[in-house]
This record gives sequence, structure tokens and C-alpha cells, in this order.
Amino acid sequence: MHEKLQDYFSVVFEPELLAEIENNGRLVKLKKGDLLIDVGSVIKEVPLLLEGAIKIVREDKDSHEIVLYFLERGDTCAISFVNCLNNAKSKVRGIVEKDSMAIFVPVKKLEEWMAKYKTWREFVIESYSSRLDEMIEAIDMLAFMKMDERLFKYLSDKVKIMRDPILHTTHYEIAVDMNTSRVVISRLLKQLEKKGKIKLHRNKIEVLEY
DNA sequence: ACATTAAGTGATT
DNA sequence: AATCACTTAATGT
Repeated sequence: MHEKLQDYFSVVFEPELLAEIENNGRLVKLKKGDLLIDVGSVIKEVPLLLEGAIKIVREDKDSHEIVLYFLERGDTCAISFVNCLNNAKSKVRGIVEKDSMAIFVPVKKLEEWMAKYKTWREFVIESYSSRLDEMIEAIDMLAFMKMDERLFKYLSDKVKIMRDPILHTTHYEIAVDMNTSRVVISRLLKQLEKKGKIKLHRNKIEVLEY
């Protein structure tokens, strides 16, 4: 826990705060597919991501979903933190996208730290605003971009987050993430392959350009 | 060999 | 861009 914490957070947090995180947080290993938070749940612990990636998804009542943004190492979900200071329920779902490691810190502590540590305050504000930026980007994508552009952005985003140009996913999973049908995704992927931007395999997509 | 699941495709709306 | 109705290909038992 110490080393990883140092790796990603020692540049942003002062030593006392790092020590507090170590004393109050619990280290959790997360497996791909784990459900971190669901719509309607109240959060009492917030994760600081040491390694891996989390997908944040919005879901409607008919289980249509749309990906809002991804969390990476060094990130936290400030939205859910601020949200639970407000005693509100989560409006999003967080799913572990690849095997991850995180430190869970009780919200109560985080609240104390807001007053105590400047770096923590700045971190939360920073994180909140970049999450908001990403969400606005997601809205732009839905409102203004065509399916083929959306798909290519989805692929290149995912490559960046997974840190691997070979995506181990199916057409169906992409279709669910983008709230469209598998057939549409298959056709668009085929077009991208013809343009030489990707290479298709079973359960696997090689992204050549991103 | 057979069943299941992933992916490709034409036709229709 | 979505849906239907297949076909083909890859994989698991």
C-alpha cells in the first residue's frame, strides 16, 4: 500500500495527509466486472484509485446505459464524494473495468480533511471539475457526433485507459456501452477495419490508430 | 459431432 | 440507425 500510495499521490498530498490515508483507509483489490456503486445506493466510503480503471455509467429504468467517463489511477470520484456530503443517493453506477487496486476512505474522514488539508481540497476541486469536463464531452458526443465518430472515440478512449491497443471485448459489449445494437457496431467496426484504423478478431479488437 | 456464442450481411423500415 | 432474419466462423463440451 505504501509504495503505490507514494507513486501516485505523494506529488499531490503532503506527508501528514498521506499518513492519515494509510491509517484510515483500507486497501481493496477489485476484479474486473465488480460492481462498485449502483444507482440509488448511499456511499459511505470513497475509493482512491491506485491502479486500474473504473467505468462510470448512467442507467435508465429500462436498463439502457451510457458511459459517462472512466476513472484512472490517481483519480477519485469527487462527484460521489460531494454527492454524499449532501446525503444524496448515487445517480450513477460504477463498474470495475480492469483489475484494480484502491484505498477506501470513510467519507467522514474526507470531510474532516476538507478543512484540514489544502491539498485535499484542491484535489477534490480539481477532480470534480475534470469529471464535469468529461461529462460535457460525453454530452457533446451524444448530441453532435455520428455513431461512427462516437465509436472511434470510444475505442481510442478505451485504449488509453487500458494502456493496451488490443481491446478484449465483444461487439455486443460495445453496443451496450453506447446504447445501440450489436449489428450497428459490427458494421461500423467493419468500416473502420477497411479504413485500416483497426483490425478485427474474435473477442478482440486491435486498434492501430488512436 | 453438436451446441453455443460471436460476428457478418442483405433486406426492410 | 434499428430490427429481422438469417449465415458463417470460432470455441467449448
